[in-house]
This record gives sequence, C-alpha cells and structure tokens, in this order.
Amino acid sequence: MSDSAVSPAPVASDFIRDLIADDLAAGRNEGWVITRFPPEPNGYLHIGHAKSICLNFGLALEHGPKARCHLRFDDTNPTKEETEYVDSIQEDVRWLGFDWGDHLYYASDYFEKLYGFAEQLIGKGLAYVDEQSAEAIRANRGTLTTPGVNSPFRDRSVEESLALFRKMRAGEVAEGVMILRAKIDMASPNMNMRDPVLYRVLKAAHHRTGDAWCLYPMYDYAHPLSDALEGITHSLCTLEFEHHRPLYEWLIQNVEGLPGQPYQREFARLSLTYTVMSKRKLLRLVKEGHVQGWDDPRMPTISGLRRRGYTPASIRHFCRMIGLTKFNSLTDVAVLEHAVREDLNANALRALVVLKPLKVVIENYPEDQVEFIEAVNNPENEAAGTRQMPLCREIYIDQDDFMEVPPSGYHRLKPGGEVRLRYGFCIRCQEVVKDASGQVVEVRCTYDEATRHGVQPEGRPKVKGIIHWVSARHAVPVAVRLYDRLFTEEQPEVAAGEDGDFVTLINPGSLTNVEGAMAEPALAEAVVGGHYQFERLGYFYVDPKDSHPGKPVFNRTVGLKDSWAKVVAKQQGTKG
RNA sequence: UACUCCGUGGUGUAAUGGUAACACAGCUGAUUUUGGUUCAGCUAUUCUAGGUUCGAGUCCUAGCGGGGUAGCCA
Repeated sequence: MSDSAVSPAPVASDFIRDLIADDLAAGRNEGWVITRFPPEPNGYLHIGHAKSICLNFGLALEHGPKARCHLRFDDTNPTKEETEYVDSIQEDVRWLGFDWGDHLYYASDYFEKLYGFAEQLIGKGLAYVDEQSAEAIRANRGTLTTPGVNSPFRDRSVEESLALFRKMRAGEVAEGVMILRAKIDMASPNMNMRDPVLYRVLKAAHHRTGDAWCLYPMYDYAHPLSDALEGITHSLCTLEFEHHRPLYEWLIQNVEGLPGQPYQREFARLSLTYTVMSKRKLLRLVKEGHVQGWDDPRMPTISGLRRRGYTPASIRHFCRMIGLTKFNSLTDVAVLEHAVREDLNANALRALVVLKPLKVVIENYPEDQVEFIEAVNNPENEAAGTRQMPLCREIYIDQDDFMEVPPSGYHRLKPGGEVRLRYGFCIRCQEVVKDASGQVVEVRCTYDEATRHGVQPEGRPKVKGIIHWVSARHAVPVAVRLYDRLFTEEQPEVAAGEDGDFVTLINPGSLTNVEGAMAEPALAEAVVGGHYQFERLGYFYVDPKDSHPGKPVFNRTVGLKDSWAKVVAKQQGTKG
C-alpha cells in the first residue's frame, strides 16, 4: 500500500503549531525546531503513541531543514525496561514512515552528566539527601488539601549531602535507605514541587549500562535535562504531565551549563471507542491470554494494527484527522476504520472469496467446459490491470447470498430469482436441494448466455443482485480470520464500573476463525503482507506470522460499509 | 471540600473580537456488474448566568460539569 515515506503535507493548525509559529516569528532558537519522541522501553507502542510520533516527527518534517526529531529511550528505571521493547519501538516508528537519522538517544547515555548536575544542585543548596523511610516521606508530603512538613534532613550541610550522595553512587547504600531530593517547597499546592525525589538507589542491572550504576535518576529529573542536553526546543507530552511543568522549568533554570532551553507543552492523549489503551491493561490482556500477544490483530498496538492490515499511511491520516487539543476526548474508532478503508479502497487488489460455500450447479452449462472470465484488479486504478478467473458448471457462492424466504428488499439469490455472477452472466434459481435436516445443501440454476459480461440485452430488466463466486473445480481453500471490536462497550473501563472488570466486556465475537473458505485460484499465490479487498466482504491482509507459501492466512482488516446489513438490522429491530 | 487544565452538532476538530465551518457517524436520492466506491443533498452545534463591546464561541467575573495530581513509575 502507500507505505512510502511521509510527505510534509500541509497539516491543519493547532495550538502547538501556533506556539511554534510564534517562536519562529520571535526568532527564538535561531529558527530551529527540535522535538523528540521519548518512550520508556517497557512495552509495545500503541495507536496513542502514533499520535505523539506523528506530532513530533511531523513537526520536524514540516519545519525542515532547520528541524529534526530525536528518538530517545527514557530508560531511567532498569526494573521495567527490556531490549525487546527497544527493538520493537524502533521497528514501529520506522514502519510508520519516520526516520530519526543519527538522532537515536538513551537517557542512560546521560547518566554521568546527570549525576554531575545533581552534585551541582547539592552544591548550590538546592538538593539534599533524605534518610526518611518511604513511608515517612509519603506521610510528610501532606495531602492535596494540606501542606507537607520539612524533612529533618532538609537542612543538613552541603558537604554531608554530597558525601552521602557519593556513597549512594558507590553502592554503599541499600535500596530505600536514602534518596536525593530537590529543595523546593513542602507547602506548594503542586505536589510535584514538595521536594520531589531526584535520585533513588536501585540495585538492578540496566539493559544498557549493566551494573555500572546503582543510582538512577527519576523521570522528572532526567527528562528536562536530557531535553536540554540534546538541544530540544519543544518538549511535547501528554496532559498528565501538566503539573510536572513547574518542576521541568525549575530544573532548566537552576542547572547551569545546559546547552539548550527547552520548554514543555501538553496535549490530550488519544482515547478510542471499543478498546483500552493503557499499557497496564494491554499487558493484562496479553498475560491472561485474552488475546494472542501484543501483536494480536485485535490489539490497538502498532504491531497489532500492522498485523490486522492497517497501513502506515492510514494511521498517519488518522492522526491528521483527529487533531490536537487539550480536551480529553473520545475518538470514534469509525474514524480509524474510515482512514484505512480510504487507503485500501484506492490500493488493494480485488479478489473473489467465498467464506461459507454453498454449491451451485448451473444445469445448462456443459459438464466438461471451462471458460476464463476477465476481472478487474482494482476499479479505482486502471494500471492494476485485469486477471482471468476460471468458471465451470459447479461453483460456490456464499450462504449469505441465498435465502429461501428472503425479507423484502433482498437482491440476492432466491427460489425462482435471478442474480448476476460478478464479472459473469446471470443465473436463475430453479431448484433447491436439502439434506435430511432441511438444510439447503445445493442450489440448481440455469444461466442466460445473453447476459455475458458487458452484454446488456435490449429490454431485459436489470438484475439488482450481483454476487461473488468461485469455480468449485478451481477454487483453493484458504484460512480466514474475521476480527471485530475487542470490546462490546464503547468505553470498557467506564462500563465495567469501579467494582467491575473490563475483561468481562471482551467481545466474544472479536475473533471468528472461518473454516472452509474457498478463494479464486490466484489467491494461493498471495504473498505475505499483501492487502486485498474480497469483493463485497471487506479488506484482508495476508498474515505475516501464520501464512506459508501457497497457504495464506487472511486477516480481515475491516469490513466494507454494508448498507444492506443496516436495513436488515433495522427490520429485525422493529420486529422486536 | 486544595491546586490545575479543559467545556463548540451524536463524535472529533476549525473559526486568532466580524456570516459558526470541516471530517467521521446517521439519513435521502443519483450513478454503479461490489448493497463497495463516487456524486448531490439532509439532520444537527458554541455548558449556564452576568459583564465589556457597534459586535463575543473567542475577552472579564461567577457558577455548573469533566479530566489530572498525594510512586523511591514514566
């Protein structure tokens, strides 16, 4: 599909872009715009991260050549981070079409410099080593409505704090015994300013620095300083960091020798209907086996969406459509589905596949005859060409395309009725064959030679129904998985309530393994990663994990819009 | 009963003191060898109350509603 690199297409303005325009107009940062995408490598990226990626990397593209976006791993907590995640994050960002060039960084690269800055702060009397227990610190922090109280260690000498801090680094202090705190204001209405923790002892191996350190900086400390060290101009994060901003600015102001003066602005994170987005909840879905992994096609992860058949262009388009504000909104997943349909409609090759085969015998068609019918590969793109599909006396149609007693408005095959075979001629149902249980097992039809493809006999009423089919003798069996929304509720967490559990709201029909689907023969050759539109059914993607040469497995990315299904649903609704 | 951010159609966004617009969703109709696509159209909006102003979605005040915040997580 349109997986090509991102073009710096015009993007609608938003409050962040307005801010940057103001900075540029005021001549700040010598006209540079340097952003960063700073994930912690503790999980897989999801569609919410894509919003941030498109923002930060998009900004760099829009403001080139004096602009760039860094990829920085915020790896300050060795107990949660793994190389596996570092790799998957890079893969996902690249897949989305973005490039950080030489600007791949790790907060852990700055551990030494960060340590030096901490000694500087201690020297200035702006940080101290606290020996209170974690419980005491919590108790003395106060509450949202009451101020905290100063630590008894708050006014210890600079020399003493420095000596203790060096012991912490040297590994002479056990975990939880001492921490380094900024000396700000224990009565601040902003909890983040009540002498926030800057460093803690963690005797854990780090995925990059190994055992070199047992003293690790906190996010609040490492983040602004890392930004400054890299020359970041605009540090963009989500709303929950809003009240970390004063601390961010405090550090930028009070640490001397920083090469840059970044500032932080916050935007609303993405929420989508019918899914959950927090890493903790996604992890639970994986761990408890509700899905088959981080890249299960039902997951809102980048890897899940990729396996589902979403294209990078469709995700970028989606991110452009949803905008950027500070409002905690809930985006309808239909917007995402629309984005991928738009891309796939223009680019996916068409194919005929029968999900639930029903045998049709064309009685007046010669037993030993085979003909080839020309079918267009993509009506939206003539350059995609055509292909030849075999047709013979026995074909399969979908069970959904035949009804003995159809509702009004039904255009498909029914006793005595006529439909057109897609790209082929019209057939009329003459007889229905049933098994002992009354189940229709075969439909016997006759075809009308005068209705061949492209031929419209004078005065003949137009057949309304056009159905897909495959030649019984030539069709190939394929594995098909139909995916639907993971949850039955728009907002699973909200619907579950305080005492409830969101996993109980998992859609039991979120995955349907279709047995016995039959495809036109060309699909046996479908290559991994290919996108198809199965006509009248939806868009399908050749699963990269489970497909084998000659034995493709198709994942349904999204169904086609189905206005008939709506009519049926409405009829059933009015009937009660 | 703290601080802080945010309230524009059903949903998401735009309008930078001057005709409230776009997209998604929904609904009509036309076209169509995909009940797809495309095209045309319809429905529907500024949280409330004051104030400033010739003029307020936008500025001010108050209220109401929602989010966030008391990790040695990020």
